[in-house]
Amino acid sequence: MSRPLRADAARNRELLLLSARELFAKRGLDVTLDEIARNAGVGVGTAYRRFANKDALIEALFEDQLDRMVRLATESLDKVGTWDGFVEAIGSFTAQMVADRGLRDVVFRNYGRGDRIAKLRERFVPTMEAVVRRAQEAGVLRADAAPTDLPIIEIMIGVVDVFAEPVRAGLYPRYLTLILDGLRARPGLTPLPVPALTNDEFDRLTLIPPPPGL
Amino acid sequence: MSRPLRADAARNRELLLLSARELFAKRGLDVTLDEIARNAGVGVGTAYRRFANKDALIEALFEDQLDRMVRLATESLDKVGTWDGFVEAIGSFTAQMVADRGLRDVVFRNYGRGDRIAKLRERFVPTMEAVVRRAQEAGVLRADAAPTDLPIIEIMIGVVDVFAEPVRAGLYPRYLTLILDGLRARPGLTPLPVPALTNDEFDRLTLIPPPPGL
DNA sequence: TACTAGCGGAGGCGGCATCTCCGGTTAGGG
DNA sequence: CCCTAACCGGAGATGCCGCCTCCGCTAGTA
Repeated sequence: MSRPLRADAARNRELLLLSARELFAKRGLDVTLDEIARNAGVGVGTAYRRFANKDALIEALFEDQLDRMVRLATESLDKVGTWDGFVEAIGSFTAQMVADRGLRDVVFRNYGRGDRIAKLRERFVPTMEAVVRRAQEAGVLRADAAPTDLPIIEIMIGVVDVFAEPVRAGLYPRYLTLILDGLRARPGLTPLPVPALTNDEFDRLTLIPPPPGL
Repeated sequence: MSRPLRADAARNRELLLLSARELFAKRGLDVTLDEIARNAGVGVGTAYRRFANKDALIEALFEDQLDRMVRLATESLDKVGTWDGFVEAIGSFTAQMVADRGLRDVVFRNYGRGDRIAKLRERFVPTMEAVVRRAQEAGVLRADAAPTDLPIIEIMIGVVDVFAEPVRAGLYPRYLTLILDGLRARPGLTPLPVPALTNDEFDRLTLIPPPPGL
């Protein structure tokens, strides 16, 4: 469609993407384009010449990242029939989410006019449902757990990680373990008192403006 | 020290406190003084004449609220020897926290130059420790749970509540139940993989500037 | 009535993120 | 090697937002 970029321009574009990936991962989507540019060693002007705005950069950056997550989730499907397998699947998924704050922002905070998120959800939903169904059929996951519990758990864990990080990186597995212990099928569990969010409710949550301070 | 306020001034002061309590509870500490004033039906000027700045208002407002929380926690001490008692204690404490977003902000986000928070923590810490110790001695709480797990759990639950609120108020008990099921002493638990925060670490967390997006 | 505490709210101030603009530089085709 | 279009840097325009002040007017109170 358009002529190829001059060599230096192409290089700068890569530098910007690299820098953005790094900063988004570390600090979430609200880092400044200015800062991304500075970190990349280029001027702000260059940043805005390559990417119309921050959203364009985000889109370019997270398209494949999301792919990876969905694939990861899908591949884990065949191990969730045992408790250890389920734990491992949730664990490695969570590890990805925790490692990239930008990714969490893309998934859980309203981003883009909902289009991208909607498409993403379309692909995540069946996988979450399958994971929960299989683990329940195998009798390892408590029967009253629901698919939307999984993203909610990711949110809780993400917050713990962000909160604790300044004084102690890597605290989150403690709480993930705690929650997984509560998720395991066993006698004597307290029935979960209120129904989980429906897919539709969860969808709406990702679309509406996030209440300040997610 | 100073002359008593004129009648209308005193009334406005009350209106402001009332308004602030309402808005802080509903939306957290970052509501504007301007908004509080408007909601109270007074001018901004009046607000700033009564309270030197937002912090002064917050201090005036939360001093007793914090007292109530500490008292609530202390009173619950004698029921935590049974599982149902423990659940009830945590449940009612959590209900208070969830009902007031401002309270959570005061407790968990760096507020005031640390002075007030430090004093607060001083009073909370022994109670948390006693709750955990007693419940563990009674054999109802898993042995590897720690006092600082309690505030972390409050944080997780708080986030779920804030996140879900726009489409479904009152979702949080589902996840509180889940976590409590993981907290209960029973055979076959997975040992918690990393140590809990120490009191000191937790203290530091409440003092340092919160990473954007707690 | 008179005196002053108190009132409302427009707007000044400072900070912050997004994005633009333009004078200077450089890649790379001829 | 040279020339020009493509590209660069980054100062600063723009817009927004929250905190707080100031001042002309109102109304308690002695």
